[in-house]
Amino acid sequence: MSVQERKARERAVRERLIVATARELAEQQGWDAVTTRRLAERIEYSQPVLYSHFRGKREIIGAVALEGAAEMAVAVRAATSAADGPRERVVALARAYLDFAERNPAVYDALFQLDGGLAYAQEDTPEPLKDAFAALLESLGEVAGDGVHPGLFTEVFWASLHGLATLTRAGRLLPEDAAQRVELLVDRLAVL
Amino acid sequence: MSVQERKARERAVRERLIVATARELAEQQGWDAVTTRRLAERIEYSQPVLYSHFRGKREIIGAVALEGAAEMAVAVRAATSAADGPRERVVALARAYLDFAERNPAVYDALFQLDGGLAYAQEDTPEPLKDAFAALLESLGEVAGDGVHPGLFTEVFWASLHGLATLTRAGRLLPEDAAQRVELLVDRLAVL
DNA sequence: TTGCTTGTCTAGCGATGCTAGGATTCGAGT
DNA sequence: ACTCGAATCCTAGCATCGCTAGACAAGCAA
Repeated sequence: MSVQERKARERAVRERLIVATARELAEQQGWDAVTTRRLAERIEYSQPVLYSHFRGKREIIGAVALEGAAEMAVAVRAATSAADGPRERVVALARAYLDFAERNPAVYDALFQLDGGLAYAQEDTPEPLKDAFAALLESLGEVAGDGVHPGLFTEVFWASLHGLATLTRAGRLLPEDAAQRVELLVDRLAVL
Repeated sequence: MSVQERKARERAVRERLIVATARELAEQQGWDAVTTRRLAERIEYSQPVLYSHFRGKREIIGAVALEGAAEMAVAVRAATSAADGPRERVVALARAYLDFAERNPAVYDALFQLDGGLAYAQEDTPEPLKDAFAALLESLGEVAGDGVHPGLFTEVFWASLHGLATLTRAGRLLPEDAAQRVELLVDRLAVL
């Protein structure tokens, strides 16, 4: 038994290595640079090893996305719990979200732009994704306003943040006025 | 001279054919299916002909994007000019925008998701892109509210719509409540 | 020691974006 | 009318991609 356990442990370590390396490579040179060959070389194994852990590149992206979702939830909760009052909490949430997107563009892409083969907004949605949404809901629900479903409000607020994040990073919006846009968004959307 | 003119005309026709075919193929089977080989086969020319018109696949995407930007501007203006009152205009704009995104997913991707090699939010931004933004600004500027820069407001509103469009199409948001989200967004963001 | 499972690698397939270089066509000049 | 040269187009190929088959080696069980 002990032998099998050791092997399983080593396999798990290698799997984490694959995900971490893919993420690192993606953040350094973009997801296009994350080829199976380069990834295999970096972990010092041959290509087929990747396929003994994941069905393919898509699943690797999905694994990075899950990792990122958990981190984002932590970042959002840390920011909101350190803020006083509903408005400050919402501002902190928005900043934390956009900050995360800016600092981890590859992870953000894995989460919301690329196809990681994950189910969203469904029952079989992986727990980290649900929890990341829950982290948003916790602070946004209290400023949804009367008669507005908290979940719906959170979706709209989230979509707005997502729009700002993606358009800014894709060069469609200039980063200079980013702070002003956040202020405007919070002032208008949140009911205090 | 006449001969050269005829050739130039024929070249222009073929260039439009390339763009139209790429768009058609992308709408039918997604941009991944738009390979240079398939595209060349559909227009009944060899691959290198594509490269005598465009630097590469990226520029073809850019051409589709420009075409789409012009159409989107038309669609938005048609919707807003048929609506009475500021609020109705904004609602009409939002619906027209999301409708365009839903009905022309490949074109929308070319515009805002993919890299078409175009400059955005700069001086050398192609005219169709500027004009599409202007079309949004025309109706959104009047509901920006006092002391809020119309351009900034338009950017925020646009980003929100973009977020809704992309998250919905990527399966991150369920399409059922789409109408409610638009209502909420307009009610909160627009100052009437 | 022998046999078998498990793990890993080499080699290769079809497809991708893109390009070099040869062939063909066709108008211009005598 | 005929030749020459330039423009036009295609065949063939390169490097790279994601992914996989099949050979090989390592290591445990009998």
